[in-house]
Amino acid sequence: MTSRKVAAPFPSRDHDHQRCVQQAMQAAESHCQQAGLKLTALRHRVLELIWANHQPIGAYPLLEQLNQEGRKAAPPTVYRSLDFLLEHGLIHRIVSLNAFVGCNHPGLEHRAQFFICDQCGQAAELEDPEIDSAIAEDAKRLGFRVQKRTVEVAGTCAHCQTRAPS
Amino acid sequence: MTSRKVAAPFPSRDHDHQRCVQQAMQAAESHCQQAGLKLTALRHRVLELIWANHQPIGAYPLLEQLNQEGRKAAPPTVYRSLDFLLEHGLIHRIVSLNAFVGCNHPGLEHRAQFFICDQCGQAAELEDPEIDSAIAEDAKRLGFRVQKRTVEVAGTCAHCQTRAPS
DNA sequence: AAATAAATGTTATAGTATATCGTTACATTA
DNA sequence: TAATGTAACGATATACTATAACATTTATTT
Repeated sequence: MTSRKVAAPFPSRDHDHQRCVQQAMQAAESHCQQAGLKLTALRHRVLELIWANHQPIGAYPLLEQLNQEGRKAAPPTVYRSLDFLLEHGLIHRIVSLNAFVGCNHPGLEHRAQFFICDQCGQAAELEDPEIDSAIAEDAKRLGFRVQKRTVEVAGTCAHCQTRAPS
Repeated sequence: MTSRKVAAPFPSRDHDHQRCVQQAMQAAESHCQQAGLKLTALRHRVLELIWANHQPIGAYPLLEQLNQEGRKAAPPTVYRSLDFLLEHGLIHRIVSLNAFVGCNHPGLEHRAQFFICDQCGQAAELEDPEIDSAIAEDAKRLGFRVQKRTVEVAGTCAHCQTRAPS
């Protein structure tokens, strides 16, 4: 029970958004540098837009934003960038939302769980080894070889509970 | 550690498929009877097709099968039936596959986890309280009110590991 | 510079899901 | 039995999500 659990909890309402994005971009840049990955202008911009949104965002809204900036992008353009970013752990895909969100620890193991608020759309990224080991035990019992874990919990975050009680 | 864990593990290759479906349909019928739900001919048939497929199946393949039977159904037809079946716990939706699968215990709590084989497409439904309580603890720590859990593990089932080693 | 590979542009289309409105079937009540 | 209401289903259109296929541009290597 000494292990890290909260990879990226719900951010406070008044945190410095800009700085958040800058830090994430710097982390991404240095990671790509070290790993010899080409974070092209397009990929860089897509990642930046995802971070700036600061909650899971779909491919088509991203596409809109790109096109508002003068680019004439089509779906494959953005999906290819998303694929690159996914492949190298710079973003996560939230399957229950068909949306994408920045990852805080590029390069590290990806066994994240997501807690997603229905009200505000914010997603908290956790890395709870308890969940992970429970899954691993079940897999062992089934003789199942695990390749990808998807754990997404929908509900209401603490902040939204105080604002919009059920 | 005395609690039930396996709700519906991977079925053996030689089990009686037909009987499986019949049992599921009987369970569904009696559940609807008792709950005062209208399992109409269409809904009954959709559920039966899902069970007969015996692995997660998408809405459009279902639609095809319905239409091959002489019906002239459009997407809303099948989606409405799916919504009904989901709402009353007769089926589950696997978000990572955009597909639907029969549920073995209609009416009971729905906190299932799925182990899905990439090779054969079979999905095992588990109910592991360890996973559940780990999620609950995280939620508590975050002050998060949980509404829906999605736990889907992709990989290779025991049977397929022996046939197609990596 | 030429050859090659990687990234992006472009067009088309596949796959998944819902909005909207019309119709039918059935139950209730008058 | 006629009027009314409601739930289910039919039908059309469209929105949303994602990929296939091929052309062009850009970057890298030789």
